[in-house]
Order: sequence, then C-alpha cells, then structure tokens
Amino acid sequence: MGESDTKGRGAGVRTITDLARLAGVSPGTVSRALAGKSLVNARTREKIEALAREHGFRPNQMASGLRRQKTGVIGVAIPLGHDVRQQISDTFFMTLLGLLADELTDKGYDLMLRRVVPMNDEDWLDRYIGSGMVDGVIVIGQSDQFDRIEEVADGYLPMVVWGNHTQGQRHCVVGTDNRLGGRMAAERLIAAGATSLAFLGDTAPIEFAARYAGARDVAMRLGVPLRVLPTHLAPDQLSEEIAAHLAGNAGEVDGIFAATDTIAAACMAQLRARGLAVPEQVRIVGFDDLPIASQTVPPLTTIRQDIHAGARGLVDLLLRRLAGEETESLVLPPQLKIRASA
Amino acid sequence: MGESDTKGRGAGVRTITDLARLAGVSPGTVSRALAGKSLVNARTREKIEALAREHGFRPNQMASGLRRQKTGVIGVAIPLGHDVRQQISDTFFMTLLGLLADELTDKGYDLMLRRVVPMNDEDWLDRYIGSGMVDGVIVIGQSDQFDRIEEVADGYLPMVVWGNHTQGQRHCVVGTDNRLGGRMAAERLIAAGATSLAFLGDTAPIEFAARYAGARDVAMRLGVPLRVLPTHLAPDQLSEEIAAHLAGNAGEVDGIFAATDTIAAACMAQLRARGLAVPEQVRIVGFDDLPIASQTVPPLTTIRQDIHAGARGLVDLLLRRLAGEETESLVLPPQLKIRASA
DNA sequence: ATGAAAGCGCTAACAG
DNA sequence: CTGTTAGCGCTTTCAT
Repeated sequence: MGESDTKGRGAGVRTITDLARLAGVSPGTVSRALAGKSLVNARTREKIEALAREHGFRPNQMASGLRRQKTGVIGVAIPLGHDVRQQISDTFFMTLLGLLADELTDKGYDLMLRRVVPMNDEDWLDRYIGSGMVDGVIVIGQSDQFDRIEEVADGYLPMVVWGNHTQGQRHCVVGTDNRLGGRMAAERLIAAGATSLAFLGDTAPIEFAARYAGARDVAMRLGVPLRVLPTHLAPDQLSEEIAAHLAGNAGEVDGIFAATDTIAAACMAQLRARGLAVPEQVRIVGFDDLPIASQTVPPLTTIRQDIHAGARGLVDLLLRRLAGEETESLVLPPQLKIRASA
Repeated sequence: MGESDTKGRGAGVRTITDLARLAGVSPGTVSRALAGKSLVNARTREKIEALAREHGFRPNQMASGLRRQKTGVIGVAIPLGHDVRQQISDTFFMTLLGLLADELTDKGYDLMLRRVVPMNDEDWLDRYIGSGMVDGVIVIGQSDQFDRIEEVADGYLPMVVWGNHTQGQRHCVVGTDNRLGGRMAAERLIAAGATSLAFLGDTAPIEFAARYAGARDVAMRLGVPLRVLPTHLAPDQLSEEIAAHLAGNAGEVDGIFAATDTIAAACMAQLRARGLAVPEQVRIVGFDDLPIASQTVPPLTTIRQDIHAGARGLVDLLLRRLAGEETESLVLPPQLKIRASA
C-alpha cells in the first residue's frame, strides 16, 4: 500500500492548513502560493503546488467567498410570470442559457440557475440578490415583472436583464428591437401579398406586446386589418388553440405573424391539416430564427434575433457593472430572414 | 423621510448581528428564530421575523454554508467530450436541465450549472466536487468520460449520472435502455418494409453506441444489412453531412434510424430536397420524442424517452445518496411512438 | 428560552 | 519573502 492517497478525494488534506503543515509553511503562504500572488518564493510555490496536485487539494470556495465577499458565481433567474405552468422549456431561452454558460465560463464565473414563480414569491429578486451566493444577476425575460425589476435596479448595480427596452426605463437591458422586428414582419407579409393580418400569440409579455405593436404600426399605416389570435406557449395547448383559431377565421386571414418560431411551426402543421397552402393561401412569418425555422415545410420566413450577440452583451455589460460602471442598455437589430413561407 | 429603509436592499441590516441588536437579543437567538427551531419564545420569534421582513434581511448563505458544511446547491455538469464545439444546445439535454431545475427547486436546492470540456481539463469532476460549493453532483451525459466518472464514483457518494447503463458499472446512472430502444427502432423500420438499414449519427457517445448496437442485434438476427452514416450534432454541419450521405447512398438505404429526433428532422428535410418520399421510399425513425417529432412532415415515428421520469429519478436518487444511501441505477423503458414516417 | 463563545476555511493586513 | 492574527457571517454547543 502506498502511504499517501494520491487520488485526493477522501484523503486527509482538506484545508489549506493541512497543506501548510505538510509543506512546512504557514497557511498564509499556502494561500498566497495557490492564489498566484507574486510575493512568494518560487521554490516554495512549486513545492506547495506539487503537494496540492498530489493530494487533489482545492481551496474551499465557500470560505474563500465569505472572506473575500465575492463568490465567483453569477445568478441567472428565469421568472415564470404569465403561463405559470412548470417547465422553462422555451427553446429560445434555453439556447440563450447555454450560450450564457459558455460566456460566463470563459470569464471564470460559475452560473447558478434559478427558476422563479413570482406569483408565489413576492420578492424573488431580493431573495436571490440578498442570499450572498451570487456576485451579480442576469434575468432572462421580464415576464410580467417589469416594475419589480425597475425597483430593484435602483439599489443594485450588478444586474442585467434580457428583454425589451422601453423609453426611460432604469434597468439595464439587452434585447432585440422587438417593435422594429414586428414592423419588418408585417411589411414582409404584405409585400408577399397578404391583405388581412393576424398576430398569433400572447400579447401580455412585454416583448410580444412590442412585436405586436410593430405589426400594428405597419397595418394601420397601410390600412390593412390586423387581429390578435391569442395562444399560450405550452406545446400541448398550443396546437388546439391554433386549430380553434383557424376554424373560426378560415378564409379571412391570409397573413400570420407568429410571436415565435415555435408557434409558427405549430401553426404550419395546423394549416397543413386544414389543407391551406403556404404561402399561396396563407403567408406566415415567425420570430427568433431557431433551428426549427429552416426545417418546417415550407421553410419559415422569420425575424432573426442575434442570440450570440445577446449572450455576449449580457455578460459583457454585467462584468462592467460588477466593476462599478453604469452601463447603457443594448438594443440589437432584428434581421428579416426570408425563406419560403412569406 | 422615513427613518428606516423598508426596501431592505441598501439598508444597514446586513448581518444577523445587526438584526439581533435591533431586536435586543443575541445573534444566536436570531439564528434560531429564522431557522425555525422550536426552542424560541413565540413572541421573540415574531418580533424577529417582523424585523427581518421589514428590512428585507436574508441570512448569508455562504456563511451559513461554511458553518454547516453544506451549501444547498447541487452541481449540474455537462461534459462536452466528443464534438468539442462550444454550445450545449442539444435540445434533449436542455429540456432535461429545465426539468432538473424544477425538481431541485421543489426540494429546496439551487442548481449550479457548469459546462466542462474534459479535453482541456483533466480533473473537471474532482475540481467541481472539491470546490466546496456543491452538496452533490448530477452529470448530464457520460460523453467519453465513462472511466473518469467511474473512478470518482468510488470515493464520492452524492453523484448521479444521466446516461447509459453498462453491466457492472459502479456509478449510479439514470437513463433509458438505449439498446432496447435501438432494437425497437430497427424492428419498426423492418416491419414498415425497409430492407436496407442505416444508422444515422455518431456512434462514439456511449448512448448512441448502445442504440446502434440494438439496431444491429435486430439487423443481424433478421439478416438485414445495416450501415453507419456518421454525423456530428452541430446543426450546420449536420445538413451537409446528411446531404453527402444521401448523395452517396441514394436508392440503397430504405430505412434510416436516426440517433436523435434532431438528426431525423434534418434528414427528412434533406430527403425531401432529394425528392425521396417518406415513408414510401425511405422509412425513418428517430429517438427522444422531442416536440419537433410531431411537427415534421410527415410526423416522425420515434423512440420516446421519458424525460420527466428521468429528471425525477436523478433528483430522487441524488437526495437519497446525500442521505447516505447506496442507491441502484435506474433504467427507464423506451417507448415506440408510431407516427407516419415509419 | 436565551446568551456567550468557539470555529467552519480562507484571506488580508500587519509585522518581521 | 513569510508567519501571525483577526475576522468574513453564521450556527451550535455549553452554560445559565
């Protein structure tokens, strides 16, 4: 049997003090050596590093965090305001989350994910911030929590939100110009021959409201009728709701602006089921440009959100705020991606 | 002006000691009151709770964690072994992640997400575990890290892995019986009239290897040829690779078993582009039963994984391991979901 | 039922 | 360059 457990885990070297004893130095020196501070003798440092490696030692981040008053963790909160149904699920948010994980990892931060149901929990944001577990917070989606976020932003700098930008708002937001995107969608539908438009989706979430508003801008200007066909986001309800709308409005609407690609895809399936040809009888435009957009039949014309730029922007702004800077919001331009559905 | 800031954030009450002073009791009592311990006078407790609420006070979790030697955080690691490309992206994993967040939140745990690129980082798992930031670890996907996970499992109980179960393995795993799923897929393709099969996807990841092995079981038993058409998972490469395969094998293969629904959907788009009718000329079966499966044209026959049961299983087993129990692995039955593509 | 005191593991002055 | 010391904020004996 070897006398020391080189596996590390389960061995006896758990604290910096243990390691100090082994190295014949003081805990302070070990701390400095492991932190890469300059004021340590090269030989001593090597010895300590070797020992640390041999025993698989890692300094306890809780202790370090407590002492330094910073954790190296960024909290990511996803508020589920409207549509209280369990599940984060939304493909766009999940993709954004993945990219955030990439970006944050790059910058040396860990990501703590928290789903919150604001209805059950008045002060979800304060609780998260006050927990002492995170150095800063990224909120994905304003949901119906705009006011609460505004309040918190007044007293807490290191927070950035993915969502819609409103004139004069106080919290720092990164997001696509939804209203402009909505205008582009409506214009495209009309250019493709539509004479009676519908917005398919929930208009309560602020991002969607802006998309709708953009479409309305264009519809009113050009004198084209525009109605709202409300849906939820949950996949199961979605198809039924769309089917019902189609049954009620068949033959009237010939241009559909779906709030998201997911909704658009579901809608195209229902259109096919009813024997309505896309884009000949009904034109349809989505929003997001998720992978699914290129796989529908016919491929979906959509308003692209630059999700990579979004993730980078969120992290970049957050880091600057962590450094004390008062950053402006970042509004990304949407892009019309013409495929075959309109 | 009010004399005390009822907003909480930014106020002067940051520690349990501050609150104790305000309440005229000792820090110990405040701690007990807030923790809901029984041995506190009801009146005192109420007073303390009121004060805490008024000042928006939350005990610092780092300090509490350090003292109690537990953090209330579960680490979720997603190793990106093969396919080193950035991005987690994979829809199945992301959905699982969302469900895990739900389950863990339910149980009072937070979720710390970490993407790891094992190639750049030999001891990613030890580092995560040793960081002291997490009470336990869930690993999503074995990737090519089976051996490393086995090693770690020997000395660390609170870890559960989503992936494939292999005879005699030592780490606790939750996952679908991929081999059985592969058999079901191949059987279905053949029952639908296929006479020459192909497995579409990478066979390196252990889950996919098992799916392929299942298909091979059936193919060999029935004397049907089966070839491998390798692909990556990244959406962009995917379509090109499939196109190339189809160009090379057009007219030979009439039954495709795609490693995932995502791959199947991309494949169907390419088949359509080449004018091959599904299921008349080519049958295709996917794996996962993601939402997209019901929206392809025609709708995709697939092998369903019970992802909800998977998430529940992972969390349930992990909690039992946190309590010291040596749990068995959980193998979930796949389910053939017949739609129109085979 | 409450207070006093020790200490979780680490880091950052402050000495030397 | 290194050791000593104090203390981050909380919980938990041990007294009372």
